[in-house]
Amino acid sequence: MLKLAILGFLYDRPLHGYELRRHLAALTGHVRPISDGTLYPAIKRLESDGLLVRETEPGSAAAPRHTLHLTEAGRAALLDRLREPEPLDISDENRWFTLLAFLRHLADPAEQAAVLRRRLAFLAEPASFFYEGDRPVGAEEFADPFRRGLLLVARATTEAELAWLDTTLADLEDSPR
Amino acid sequence: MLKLAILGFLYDRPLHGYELRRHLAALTGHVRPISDGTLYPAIKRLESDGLLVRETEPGSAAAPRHTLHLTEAGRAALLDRLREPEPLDISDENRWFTLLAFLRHLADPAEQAAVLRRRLAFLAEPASFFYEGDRPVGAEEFADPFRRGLLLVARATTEAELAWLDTTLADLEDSPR
DNA sequence: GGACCATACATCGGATCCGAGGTATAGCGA
DNA sequence: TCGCTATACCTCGGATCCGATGTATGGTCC
Repeated sequence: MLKLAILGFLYDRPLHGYELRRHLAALTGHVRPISDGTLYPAIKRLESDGLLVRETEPGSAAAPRHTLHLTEAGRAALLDRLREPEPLDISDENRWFTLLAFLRHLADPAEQAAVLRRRLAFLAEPASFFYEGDRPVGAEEFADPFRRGLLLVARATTEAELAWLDTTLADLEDSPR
Repeated sequence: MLKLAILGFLYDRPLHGYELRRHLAALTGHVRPISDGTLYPAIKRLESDGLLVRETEPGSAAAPRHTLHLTEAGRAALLDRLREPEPLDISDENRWFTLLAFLRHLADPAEQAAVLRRRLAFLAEPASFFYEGDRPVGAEEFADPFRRGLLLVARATTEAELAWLDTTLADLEDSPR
């Protein structure tokens, strides 16, 4: 997830680590803050995989800043990841939101629509959190108010997203280009 | 998160590993499946921490089943975790949902309400995913339909949950005992 | 009788992540 | 001048997780 977010932000324009950190904090930090101990090793991994290069700026600031640029391989890696997301990128809401934040980088509306349809298929699957034997237990049956809330909130989320997916897919289908 | 879920399910009644696996699959497997390689080491950790004991059943099934029982320390550990959740348990939706699934085990309605209020405070904080400089960018401003959708879905979820929290907190406050 | 699947448990290597700590410089107010 | 905060980067140990793989037995279907 972190890898995806780093590639996504750098696709727009080069940033140095600290700026990247602030962008990441805005995107995912509210829910799940990322620490330096996560970010800097991740940058190093991407560098040694040849997806980005660091250029030392003898700039004004405190420590010498390393501006991070995506390489061609890095740009291609982002597009591949967006085009063919892993199953977890589709099912896990945190990852899916990260993917959505950068999906516009995929230039072809048909490819964008294909990704949205995978999410649609996932959300359309019947899923329950609790079972008695093999029978799914619906929200209304619970005496437990917390489990009932869990199901109600999950249902509201799913419905809001399905509605959005419907209209957006329709838009993408008559989009030109 | 896994630890919490294991303790939560075993609090109700003893289970053996395979049953536990199915319960976990129903609760979180849709979004994030757990593999054997995650579950069995987690059980071992809990065992060596003294939170559960394994009793070998010479039962009918294929391999000898190990029925897992919570110890007193295990029961106390679950209640502590529910009473004072870590920040990530509050902010990360996956973890929060897991916590909600077992919050009823906390016997005192006032303690349950205190946990819900922490979530309420978290959701009430103004948060945006994207900034231009220091100014948060609202959903309506985006030309990018995917980022707009991200914000719309997040907002719908938050509103549904806030509504549920309001009514549930009100119920808990006039609850007897 | 043989193929296949579900049950049931376990281990290992590799990847990733987090928290805590460390090293600097620059700028501002008391 | 002292301390604080922001900027900027880095490392290490420990925890956790995942995927692949292994080892059994019992039941079902053809």
